[in-house]
Amino acid sequence: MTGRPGGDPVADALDRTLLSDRVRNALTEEIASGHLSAGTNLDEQQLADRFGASRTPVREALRQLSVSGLVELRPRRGVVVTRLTPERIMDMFETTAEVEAMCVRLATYRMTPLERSRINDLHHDSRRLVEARDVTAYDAFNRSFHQLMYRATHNGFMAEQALAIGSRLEAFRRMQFRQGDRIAASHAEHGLVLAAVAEGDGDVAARRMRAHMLNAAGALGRYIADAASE
Amino acid sequence: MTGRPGGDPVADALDRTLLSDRVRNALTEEIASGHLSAGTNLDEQQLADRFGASRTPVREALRQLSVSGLVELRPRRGVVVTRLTPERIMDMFETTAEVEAMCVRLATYRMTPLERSRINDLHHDSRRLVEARDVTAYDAFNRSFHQLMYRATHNGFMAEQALAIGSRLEAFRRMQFRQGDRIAASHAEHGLVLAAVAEGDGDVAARRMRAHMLNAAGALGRYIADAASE
DNA sequence: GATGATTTGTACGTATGTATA
DNA sequence: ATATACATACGTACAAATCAT
Repeated sequence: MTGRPGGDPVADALDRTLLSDRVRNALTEEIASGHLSAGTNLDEQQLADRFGASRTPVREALRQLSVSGLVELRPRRGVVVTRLTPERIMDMFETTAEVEAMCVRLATYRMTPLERSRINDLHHDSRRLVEARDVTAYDAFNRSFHQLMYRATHNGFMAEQALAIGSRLEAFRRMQFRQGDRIAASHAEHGLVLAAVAEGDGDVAARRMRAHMLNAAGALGRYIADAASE
Repeated sequence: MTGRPGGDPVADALDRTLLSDRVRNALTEEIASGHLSAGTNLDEQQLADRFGASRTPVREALRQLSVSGLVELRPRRGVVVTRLTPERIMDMFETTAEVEAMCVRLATYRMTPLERSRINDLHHDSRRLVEARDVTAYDAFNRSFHQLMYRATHNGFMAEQALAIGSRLEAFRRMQFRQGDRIAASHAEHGLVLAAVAEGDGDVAARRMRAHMLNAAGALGRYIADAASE
């Protein structure tokens, strides 16, 4: 996800120069948001028509998406949105949890005072979203929170990898907040992580972040189970 | 890198199915091996001629390589093999070190007895490569060692991510073994990691693996410095 | 199981934007 | 600074394979 908020200069620049990038960004967004569900067949000509382009840039975009694993290329048999098994989703959550923990640990040691205060401010501001039970707004805040942590590692490569891995769970992350009082729990867990960060204890911060992510996975699992039983 | 040796059934199968895959695999190999050095301009027509294909599959391959970061796309200005700054290389090493540590930690808890004995056997067999100072063979062993650890996490997604990230340093990893007595040191460090694994202490194993990787980065740094001063 | 329709894979042509003289 | 040369980006055409009937 290239920082969503409209008017992103990077995305705009890409949009203006390469049609295939525009198609790729659009498809990434639609897959991550769940608007394009797993298993959906992606017809090249159809997509080309939809984007007012020819098949060439569409093909290039699909090839790129296959590298990050969002779609699956079946030679001469078409492209489908990657269908995830429950095991695979859990594997992805676990990996994300470990990656987040690793980032927070480094961030704890390297964060500048300004970065620390920015994240703390963001966290405290988010309290009103919790009280308002605004799922959409809280989800947006949550993404910012995690992305600020990535950057605070002061390791550009790591931040990129974390973002790339995390983005593949985006569609699922959002869902968790519909479960029970998960928003409030999430906010509290963020607070625990930040407390460890404030004390400069990277290992504790990492453990708490890992637990936070696994709690999110658990909430998602319950939400899916609930939805299925109705 | 899909097993090089000629007459590879996998590569042959790919050959028959997708030209762009063949081009991509070949270029990946050449970039990772350093045969195609950083900053090299990749001319589409030239590559097409070389592979006996048209520009279309070559373009698709280049687009894919850009996603994994091996090449850089400069819209309408061509494609170049990614030129890495020293800071970026260090960022990549640090990330790899953290990822390896994370894998070993999980692997310690989840590895089956069979997997454990396989890795131990491999480690002990590698002693003769150390004594023979066979850089090429030791490098191959080293890759197997790390890949077995990825698999032992019993998390397919994590293993894939670790492999993808690690592969981007392949060209540099190899170089380190030319520095001083790095092979012997590497072997000893592997032994320390395995000792912690044997005791079931994932956190210690992770710390030792992280140190092992950072030592490798240090050796590489010294090797580059030595080479530059001559 | 064979045939036709559909869709993918590859080739090629053209226009536009970038670099160079 | 302008023009020329050139490589890329995209579109279109055709071949081959898959799938539906």
